[in-house]
Order: sequence, then structure tokens, then C-alpha cells
Amino acid sequence: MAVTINDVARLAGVSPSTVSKVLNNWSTISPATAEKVHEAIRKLDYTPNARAVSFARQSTKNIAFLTAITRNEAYKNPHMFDIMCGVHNELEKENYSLMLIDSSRETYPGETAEKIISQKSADGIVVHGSAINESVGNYLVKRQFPHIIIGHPNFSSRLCWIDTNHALAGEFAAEHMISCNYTNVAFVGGRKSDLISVQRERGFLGLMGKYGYRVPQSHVIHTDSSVGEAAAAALTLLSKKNPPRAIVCENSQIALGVSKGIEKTGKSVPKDIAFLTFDTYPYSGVIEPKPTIIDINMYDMGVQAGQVMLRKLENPSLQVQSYTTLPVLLQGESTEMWESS
Amino acid sequence: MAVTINDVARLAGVSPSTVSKVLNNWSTISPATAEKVHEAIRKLDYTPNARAVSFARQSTKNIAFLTAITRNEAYKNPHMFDIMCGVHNELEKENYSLMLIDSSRETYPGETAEKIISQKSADGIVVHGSAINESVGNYLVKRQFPHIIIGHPNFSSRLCWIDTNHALAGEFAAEHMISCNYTNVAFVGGRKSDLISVQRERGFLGLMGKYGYRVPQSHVIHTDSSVGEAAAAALTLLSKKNPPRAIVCENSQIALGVSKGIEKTGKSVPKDIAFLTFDTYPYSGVIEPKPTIIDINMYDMGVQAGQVMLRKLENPSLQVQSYTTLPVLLQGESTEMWESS
DNA sequence: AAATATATGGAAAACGTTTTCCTAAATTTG
DNA sequence: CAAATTTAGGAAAACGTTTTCCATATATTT
Repeated sequence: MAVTINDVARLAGVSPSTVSKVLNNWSTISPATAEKVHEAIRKLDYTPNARAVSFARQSTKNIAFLTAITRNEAYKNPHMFDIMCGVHNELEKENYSLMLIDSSRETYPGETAEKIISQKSADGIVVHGSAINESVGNYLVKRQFPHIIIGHPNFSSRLCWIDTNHALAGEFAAEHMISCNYTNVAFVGGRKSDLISVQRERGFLGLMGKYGYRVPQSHVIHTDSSVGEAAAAALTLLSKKNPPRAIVCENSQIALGVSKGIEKTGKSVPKDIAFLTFDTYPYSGVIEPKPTIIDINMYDMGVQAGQVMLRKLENPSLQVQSYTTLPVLLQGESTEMWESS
Repeated sequence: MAVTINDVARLAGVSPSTVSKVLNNWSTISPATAEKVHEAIRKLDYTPNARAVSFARQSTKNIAFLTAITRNEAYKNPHMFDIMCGVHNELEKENYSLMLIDSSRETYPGETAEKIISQKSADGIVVHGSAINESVGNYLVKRQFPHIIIGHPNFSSRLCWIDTNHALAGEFAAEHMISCNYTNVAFVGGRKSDLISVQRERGFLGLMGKYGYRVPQSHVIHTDSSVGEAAAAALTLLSKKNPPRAIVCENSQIALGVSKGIEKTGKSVPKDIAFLTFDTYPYSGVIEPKPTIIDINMYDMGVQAGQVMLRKLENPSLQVQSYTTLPVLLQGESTEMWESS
């Protein structure tokens, strides 16, 4: 039925192994023979059977991307697809494909990863830190199975991971504010139980303090990350006797609320009051004016993860360290260099 | 190195073919033998090599999901991941995996699809209507290659597709408004070049007219889908001598703007003015009050696509028709049953 | 001119299953 | 009780490549 390497060999008058060598650009084939083979391939419209190649090479050219998938995933985790796209686009360069695998129904963390490794259905594995346990982690390290963990795992190991650093992003926020000459800055955060919010707050407050601009307690407000509470927070801050010159909003939803609150006061941004926020998604696109953002680009994080994966695929014994994706400042119109009078 | 079916056979004292039959639940194996084999499998911690199974079965148990992937994909196409998750979760039930494949760099529509089919690297293909051409389409049909097209292709064929119906969603909007006794309704749409916007508008205006509530030209405003223009549109509408009782917003960004505009007028929703919008993503989550939404759930669309795919995988000769994902009304607080006085 | 090195391409094993027969034993039937 | 049927399990082919050797022919060196 389907045309195989043998058909090509017969038509070209060579052996199947020669065809294979031509296909894989071996140097031991003369240009003349190669041309004959290519001619036959063209005539027969031959494509190697990927399943047979996988089998013979003992490699699927597939990488598994494990994450917990639920209904409305994009809503709950707007970043995951971006990470995945970054990984994909990097792996694609070396002809690897990315398989989306759900880890949400596993009975213990690491079950899915284990299955993939033992089945050998993928050459490598990209997995969220929460979907892996210590035993599988150690297995990955011991077997030198190419892997990269998104977000560092909550157990110590010699796994290779890549993570964001939200405290650092908080420090970036402080640095930007100070560089604009805003030294009287407030912080509107999310819930105190929200780890990311807490880290950003710590980084921000820490660096402000280090520069000598300690942020008073009254300039730090925690909300439920809703637009309404954030707007109220902005109104509270701006009605103080000593209102802040700028506000750091812990996420884009808060920023949307804060910008709304500011609008209500009639003050103009950034002339009277400046603000910045973190993350491009999901809401910064509808905030007016276009906000200055400290962004941790998830696509870039995916690209980095992909690069690490490619290196590990090439050399599984490679001792690769772990990485942190650096935040990036996206200058918008909600902050500007301020010539304080 | 790795333990194979032969090791299991040797330990269990049977032939490899018997082990295979046990693995695949053949009925021609006695319970006693099966137990012996399972025992050996357990002892050796054996897992069949997926690459070898793929090869022997001539099936990869992989389905390719083709879409044009770019940087910031989630931002540009917030729906794609939801569709993908829906497809995934459905396919997972029959142990199929989903491979994410980029079609953005192909030199002609259908190139990527062709490659996958000729390589036999997937058992089926889910592809966006824009990433396929007529010749590949006909090839899919002729070869009975399991496929499902997301969004119907722009050429006629006997392909199997699944699509949304935005005109129908527009009709749903009209129906809901009328059922609330809002008969004086305005429409704020996107650009006239935006196909989805135009379809929703046509459906909405059409049904309003059919019910005898023709919407005057002056109650239809086109914007660039920005928050600013949408807010301005709302202000324009509400300052007319005969302002609308309700507004249909063509997308969530417009709805965000309209709600902002309404807020500026000081009118209350839905007491004085009602509105509804389409799509849950990306912005409806931050609109206040919680809007009534005509939603076309993309995850559900993916689930439907996955179901069709499973049926085609089981029986490739199946003549499956194409499907339309129906819109769903999500009642929010921006509309209510109105007792007009 | 003989000896050695190099270039080219083929034969055959290997990859690890599944699946199609086929056989021998066990069971049923007349 | 013999013949027919059913059952259980094994032998071997098949799936389509890659890759390791090996053989031959040609080129190079002494």
C-alpha cells in the first residue's frame, strides 16, 4: 500500500541502506548515487514512516508537556499556554513536537510523569513543579531523563528547573519608581494568602527601604484583587493628607481598579498620580492610560525552558543548573520621569 | 538494558506472544496463565515500549492539533487553548495524546497537515480552517484520514468541521432582550471589517426586525473595539432624546467600555439601562455589574471536536456531518425581567 | 608493481511489539 | 468410544527503518 524505503531502493537501483544513508545525509554516499535516490524519492513521493523511524532510532522526537488541565483552563491559568507556545517554538527548531498531557487526574504527584518515562512515549518531559514528587524527581535525575521543571519543586533535589522571581519583580518596581523620582509610593496588593502578591510586596518594600524611602504601613493596602476593592483602595490612598505620588498595583486586575479609582478623583495620570502594575495578562490591555508594567514574560520563560531541554536532549549527562526568568520593564504612559519641584 | 516482553515471557515460562495477549486482554488465555504473566510483569516492573507498540500497531495514539502559534499567542487568541483543552480531555478518555503543532511558518495552507499525514506521525488531525487548503482537504476526505476542522474551511468539500455561529448568537441576544421586555435596544459593534462583529450584528438586527422592533440606524454604533470608543458610544447613545433601554455589546472589551460610559452618566444597571455582551473571555470577568453573556464556550467546542474525532478514529469510513456549537445564555446582573410601566 | 589506505555501497541484524496462522490437548458430540 | 469441535498457547512473520559491519573497487604510497 504505502510506499516504503524498499520501493525507493528498487526504483533507484540501490539497497535500502543506501537510501537511508541518503535520507540522513551520510557522507559516504557519492553525489551521483544520492541524486538517483532523490529522483526516486520524488517520483514515488516517498516520506519516511515516522513510526518506524521512532522505533529504529529509539526516540520519538516528542516532548511531553505536563500540566493540570481543567475546564476553562485559559481563564484559570492564562499563562500556561504562553509557556507552552514558547517551549514549542524552541523545540520545533530541532524538529521535536510537544504533547499536551493532563496531570490533573493522577492519584499522586508524579504518576503521569512516571508513566511517560516507563512507556518511553516521549524523549523528554516539561512538567509543572506541582505535578511531580520527590521519588519521580530522583528517578529523572538518576536516569538522566531530559527534563525541565516549571516553577521549582517543593523538595530539594538535583532537578533542573526554571522559575520566576516575584520578589525580584517587586524590586524592579521599586527601582523604576525611584528612578522616576517617585519616592512616596503606595502598594495595593492581593490577599495576604496569595504567595505571589506577598513576594512582590516584600521585594518592593524591601528595596524602597534599602534606598531610604520606607513605605509607611498606611500606604500598603491588601484587597481581594477585585476591581471594586482596588478602586476603593485608590480612593482611600488619594484622600489621605499625605497621598502617595505613585501606586504599585500587584496585578492587572488591581491596576484596572486603581486606574478607575484615580479617574474618579479627577486626577490625571501620570501628571498628578502615577502607577505601575505587574503582568501583561490578562487585563493590562484595557487599562487607560497604557500602564507601565513589570512583566515576567511567560512565553520567554517557555523559550528558555525549551532551550534547556534541547541542550539536555543533545547531551543528557549535561549538568545544567536552574534558571530564573528575569522581569522586564515595559514603559507605558502611567509613569514618567518626574521633575519634582 | 530495559526489560522487554521477552524477559517477562522467560520469567513466566510462556512465549512472548502469550504475554502480548495477556497485555491486550485476549480471551484465549486461561486465567491461570494470565496470573503467571501478571506476576512476572509485576516482578520485573515491565511497561510495554510505546515506540514498539506504535510501530507494530501502525498507530501512534497521537492526534495532531494544528494552529498558527506566535509570540503572545494567549493574548492574540485567548480561545485556542480552551479548544485544545476540550479536545485533549475528550481524547484522553481513549488514551490518545494531543500534539501541539505550529502551522504559522508554512509556505502554503495545508503544508503542515500534509507533512503529518505523509509521515504518519499522528492518527488524526485537528486543524484550524485557515491552515488547510482544498487539495489537502480533498486528500483527507479521499484517504479517510480522521480529521476535524475548527471553523469551517473557505472552500466547499466533504470535510468534517465544527464551527461557531455568530449570527445565531446575535439572534440569542435579541431574543433575550425581548424576553426581558427591552424593545428599544442599541448595538455597539466592532469594526465593519470584523467578520464576527458583522455576523452578530446581522443576527441581532435581523431578529429584532422580525419581532417588529426594528433597530434604528442611530442605535447602531461601530467602534474600534477599544474601551475608550465604546465608552464614548455609550455616552452618545444615552444622551439621545430617545435613548435605548438596553445595549448589546459585541465583545467583552466593548462591554467594559460601555459599562464605564454608563457609570459616568450616573445611571444604574439594570434599573435604568441594561446591557449584555458576548464571550466570557477575556474581559467579562472585570465588568461591573456581572454582565449577562451570550457565550460560545470554546472548551465545549473542543469537547465536541474531540468526540467527533474519537468516532472517526474508531470508524474512519464514518460519514460524519459537521457541527455548530450553540451559544449559551449566562444570566448576569446587567439585565433583568423588566415590568415596563 | 606491490602494499596500503580510502571511498562507496550492500547484507544483515537490530529495534520490541502484534498478529496470523498452526498444533496439541481438552472437551463435546453422535 | 471415536470423531468432531473447541480451547490454549506457541512459532514465526510482519511492521519500516537504522546502523554495524564487511566487501569491493579505486586511489595513494613506497
